[in-house]
Amino acid sequence: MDAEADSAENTIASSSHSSLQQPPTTIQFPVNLACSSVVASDENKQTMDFFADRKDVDEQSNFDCDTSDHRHHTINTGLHLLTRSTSTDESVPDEGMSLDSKRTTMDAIHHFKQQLQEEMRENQRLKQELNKARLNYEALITAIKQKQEKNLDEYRKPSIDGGGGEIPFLGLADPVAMQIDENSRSSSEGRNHDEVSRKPINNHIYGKDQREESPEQALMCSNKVMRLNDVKTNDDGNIDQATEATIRKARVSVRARSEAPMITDGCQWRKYGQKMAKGNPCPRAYYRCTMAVGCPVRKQVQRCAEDRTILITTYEGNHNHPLPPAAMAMSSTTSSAARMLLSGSMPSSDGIINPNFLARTLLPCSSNIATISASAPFPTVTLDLTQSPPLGNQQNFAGQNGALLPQIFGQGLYNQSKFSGLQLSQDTAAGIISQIGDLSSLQLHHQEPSRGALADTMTALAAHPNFTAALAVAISSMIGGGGGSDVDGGSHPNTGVNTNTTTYSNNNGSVAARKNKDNNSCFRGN
DNA sequence: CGTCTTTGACCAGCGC
DNA sequence: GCGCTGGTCAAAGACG
Repeated sequence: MDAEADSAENTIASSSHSSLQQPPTTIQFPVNLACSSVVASDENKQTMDFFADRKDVDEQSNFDCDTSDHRHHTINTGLHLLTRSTSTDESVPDEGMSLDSKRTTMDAIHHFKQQLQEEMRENQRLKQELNKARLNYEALITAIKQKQEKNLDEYRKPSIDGGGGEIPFLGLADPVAMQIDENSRSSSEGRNHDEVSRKPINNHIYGKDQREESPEQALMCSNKVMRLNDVKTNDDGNIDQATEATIRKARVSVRARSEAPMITDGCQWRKYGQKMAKGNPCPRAYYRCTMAVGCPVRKQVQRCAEDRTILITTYEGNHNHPLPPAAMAMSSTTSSAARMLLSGSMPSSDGIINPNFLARTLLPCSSNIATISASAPFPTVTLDLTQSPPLGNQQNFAGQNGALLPQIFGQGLYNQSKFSGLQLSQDTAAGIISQIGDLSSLQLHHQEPSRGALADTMTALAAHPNFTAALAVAISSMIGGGGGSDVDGGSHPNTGVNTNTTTYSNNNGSVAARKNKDNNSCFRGN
């Protein structure tokens, strides 16, 4: 839009400039007036009269104010008529021309004049629309930025002096997140991490396990979730360990339709466990990030019980190391989603999340993209990307386009957020697209290489008649089908270079008998 | 030999 | 207190 606006502005400016700078002997074609903000028919008439009086019209030297082909055509046509008119003007009688011919010529001039006036009006209208759109766009950007700043400020209030109240950037390797992780490493290492987070959080905030809840139930339970007082601070003014652990435990779940065993997200993962989950014949695999020693980021990969073509990947934690550009994509998704979750978890004025807000935020749509569950063991944002068709030629998530969509998702979600529930659909496409327009300035300072491609993707998305379909198309590029993974259940250890790791040894869904007393122990698929 | 996956065992939370 | 479940550990084995 900016480009168009600039172009239009330049055209206008150049026209005006041209109009002012032309010497009196140079014909100022009426289209200049069309470009100006004032349309005065009298002026046109005078101009036309002036043309008619001129005898030395030079077509090539008079129309450098507009580069539009259409206008050139109109201009040249008019000029042709004008040129003829100058030679047939009654003040300079053309002895060879009949009265009918002159009348015809005058009619043509009149017709041309009307055409020009029409075009002037149309140009005026377009300019006004352009200005209006521009104002709306600028207002939207301002509102979005203010909201973001407000959310961040509110969240940081309890720990202004200590800086411990940062929102979690799931997988986002920015200095703040890294610092948080360094500070909390001692409590996040190994089991301590879980002990710190589980005990107080589960009892305090969440009443029920999401696994046993329908979305409706989750909605109904949302009034019992988080209170302002739950964001506790310690004596130093910092958010206490439990709360911080909760924040760090915020999860982002990505549902994507893929035949590939795992989303290629640019990070290196090491599998450390696999278990059968209740109600799902497919095992759940546990991975932890191995890109840096002590990186607390973990993810779970599991196929959907109802539809095994759907792959559910759940991310948890913050990277404590820089990420490659490819990994930044998913990291930004999760971080933005987590931000949405936490900015949304900012309490209302009464300190309690209003459950009705969920209903208010639910949009009348059929194709959900993102939902938030506050009743899960940990706050969870689910990005449902299953609207896309089964992925055929899957590109690596690290690919150019793949690095873009998460930004779009994340920021779009974040900007729309206000706790507990959120659904986006093509109905909200316009709003998202508007926000997309702001992404390049808001977030891509972390990802300079992607800026150009992002613009292209934005444009493509914005132009798409069905936003969900557009998302699906784009998402299809971020689901990895890269090497290193194993779909058929074979064992192919990772080389350590590729980010994929073998996931399921029991990918066909068959369940082996448990071998020991621990009914929940691991499974060997074959 | 180093790295990775596999998988039995263990632990904690939760409901009854 | 007991059983169920989710999550993690760590020994053993596979692989390059």
